[in-house]
Amino acid sequence: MEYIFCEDKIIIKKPFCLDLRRTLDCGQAFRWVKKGNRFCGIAGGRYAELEEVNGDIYIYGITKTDFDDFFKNYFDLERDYNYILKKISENEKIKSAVRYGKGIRILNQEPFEALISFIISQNNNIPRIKGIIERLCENFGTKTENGYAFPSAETLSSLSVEDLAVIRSGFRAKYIIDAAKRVTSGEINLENLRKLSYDNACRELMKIKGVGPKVADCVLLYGLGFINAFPKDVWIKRALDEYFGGKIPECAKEFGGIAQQYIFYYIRSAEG
DNA sequence: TCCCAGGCTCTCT
DNA sequence: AGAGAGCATGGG
Repeated sequence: MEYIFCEDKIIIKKPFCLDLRRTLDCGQAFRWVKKGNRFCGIAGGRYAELEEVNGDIYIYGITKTDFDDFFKNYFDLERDYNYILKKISENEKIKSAVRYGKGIRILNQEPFEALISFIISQNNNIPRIKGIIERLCENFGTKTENGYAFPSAETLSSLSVEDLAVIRSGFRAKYIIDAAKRVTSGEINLENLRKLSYDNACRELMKIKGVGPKVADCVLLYGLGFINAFPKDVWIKRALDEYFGGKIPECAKEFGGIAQQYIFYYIRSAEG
């Protein structure tokens, strides 16, 4: 990837495989909002605006340090998608999904935000998930000049179910608080999970109330860098049965999370 | 109105 | 170990 650092923006020149809409609005992150031609949002406590211009990506509102320290990794720009997409395309069905959804990248989000976001996602629909998360940030996140940061575990751990009534998350409120408490107490150290095996990290996460296999996989994939994690929601389960004989194709296992994202996008929009 | 949502927990076999 | 009800809330 080639980067140009201007005074008012950072340019990613002709990036391979980075479609803003498909990446930011495909159900892996919930806080990016389209305003005009730009996607605006706060990630890692930093406000940014992104826009595609003639095949380049412009990023406004952040410093070079923000980019080097956070966004370069957030957008997974160091990963060789050329190799990975080729590899998972050894399966014909996945090849179709890749052709259809080209440009999706896995976002490396903050672990705690991923954890809470996907706890909220259970038995829920995407528009409502976004609403709940926005209310969570507005009520309990730190206000910056361009919006609210995602609340800290410390802040959420001090709340009661009644305090959380304002976000209207329903039965998930007790799960949010349980997660925040375990993280704050140190019982679960999210950063340390990166060093564990997939199985052990998964087991640790599922100690949290309201975290089962699917939510754990989402946290591992979107928050902790386990690119092999393959979240199985109702859509993916249907697709696995229908197209893949009930199991993940061998060629897609190493990069299961990326394959999953392309399959998810494909079956939800095209019904391939 | 009714059905269902990027599931999980709890209970009962 | 596997099946099924119930869960809070609201979008379509």
